[in-house]
Amino acid sequence: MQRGQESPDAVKVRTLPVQVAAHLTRRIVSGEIEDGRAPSELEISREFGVSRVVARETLKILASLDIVDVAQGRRVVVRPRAEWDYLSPLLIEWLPAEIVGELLQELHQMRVLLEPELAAMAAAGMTDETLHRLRDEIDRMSALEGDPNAYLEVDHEFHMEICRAADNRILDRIMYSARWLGTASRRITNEAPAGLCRATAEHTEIYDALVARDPAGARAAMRRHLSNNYSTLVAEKGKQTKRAARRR
Amino acid sequence: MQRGQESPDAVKVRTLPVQVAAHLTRRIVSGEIEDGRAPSELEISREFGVSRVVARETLKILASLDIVDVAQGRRVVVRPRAEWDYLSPLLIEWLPAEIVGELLQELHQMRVLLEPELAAMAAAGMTDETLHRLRDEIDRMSALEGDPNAYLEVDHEFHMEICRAADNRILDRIMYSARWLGTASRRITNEAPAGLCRATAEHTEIYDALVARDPAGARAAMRRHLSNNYSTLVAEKGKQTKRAARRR
DNA sequence: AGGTCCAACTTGTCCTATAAGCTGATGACA
DNA sequence: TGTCATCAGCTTATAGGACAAGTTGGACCT
Repeated sequence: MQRGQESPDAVKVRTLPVQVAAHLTRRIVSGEIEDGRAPSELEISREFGVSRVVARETLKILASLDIVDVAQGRRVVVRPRAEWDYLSPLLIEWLPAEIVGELLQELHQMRVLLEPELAAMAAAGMTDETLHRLRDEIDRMSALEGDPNAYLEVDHEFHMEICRAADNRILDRIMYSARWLGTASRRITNEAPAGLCRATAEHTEIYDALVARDPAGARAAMRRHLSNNYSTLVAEKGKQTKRAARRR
Repeated sequence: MQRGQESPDAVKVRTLPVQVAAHLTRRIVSGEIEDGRAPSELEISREFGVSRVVARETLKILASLDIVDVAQGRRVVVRPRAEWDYLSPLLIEWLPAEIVGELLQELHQMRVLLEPELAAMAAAGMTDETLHRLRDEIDRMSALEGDPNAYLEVDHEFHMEICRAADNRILDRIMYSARWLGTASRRITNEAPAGLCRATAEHTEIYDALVARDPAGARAAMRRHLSNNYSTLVAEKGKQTKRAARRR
């Protein structure tokens, strides 16, 4: 990925404020912290044994995710969950698998609304350079069908390439936010998603429509791809749930 | 607005780090700071006469907007503009009117893709409570046609109410990000947008479709509304540009 | 020429102190 | 008794200095 600041599998050594923010968020989600009343800088500092600077940056992080409201003089308050920034990979990482599953569905709904149109827009103004990169990504994907993690990286790259070709910074940013999809779906299914082979075929269909500068075709191909993609995820999730039930 | 942490017209006394971040961003946009090389904590601290804590938080803000990359030991680097977080009201506020104008168009494109569907989804599961609130907002808008600023506040509230009724946290968050639209369009047209009266009529059409639980009708009404809305904005912008040209 | 290692620079964290803003309780006054 | 001004005690905002830890590029050695 050209864009990602996050390295593929690197042991993410997160800074202290991020770790503390994760702890606090999980505590808020679990209901351990009553709504509307979050710990102050000093309390965080004492409880986690960190300096006030770190406690401060922790609150800044939570505030930037719209999890809490911070203002001078007032005490920190937890904001309603509906207003949290669910587009942030950071927050997603901290949420329990159950909620992430729901969000994954909502994300899919969003993609269905946007991506087919993005593909159509991209088809209209497609350049040879972009086509070349897309071709390259498809080749890489078909070589990576044995390595789901790497595959999904390139998959996202492919979709972002199309998005960028649609030439709309706002939509580009929105789709970029969907970059947690890969990680999250892996967290759900907890193993290799099936159907990578079919995915490659579908990507090729999209590519062909883009080569032909055919907006309607690109839109349709993308719609099919997303639909299949999601069915696979749901099926995987179902299988895993059943397995979990059997173990009990 | 239930959601807004930003007070309507309050003289926003921004914190020092935000002010400095605004300065730096403007400097980066203007090209004064060469790409890939941003000032360090100490340099910011010295140049703006602020403490290192403030300089540090400044960089944290810029990093959270994906304007720069920060990591221990490495110097701060400016990221490609295409990757900045254009969904953030903070960033929008710092950008020159010219770029904001472009973004406004891209935002409209996004709304056209999402809001009609949101309206349809909302129509399917519409509750009486939501209808009541929507009715109330329409009444307030028609009373506020003389006060564009206040009108636009309620306008956004109305659209968010529908979005919330569609029951999708991801889409809700995306539309919430569009809250800078009002302010930004005012920055562009620099005066009362015309056609508030027609907007009220269109809102009522949407409302009627929602009352009837008619997804297709809601979708169509929303589409009309957005289209008219944007034409008005473009017309206003054109008028203003012409005026500016005459002054020269 | 190539590789090793270190010095300089950068961000991460800690400590302490003061300024500025909010809240609730106390108490004066009507 | 009710109302309002005031203030003490809490909170965050900013400052300055110190050390730890990570990165980079150049000096130095082989």
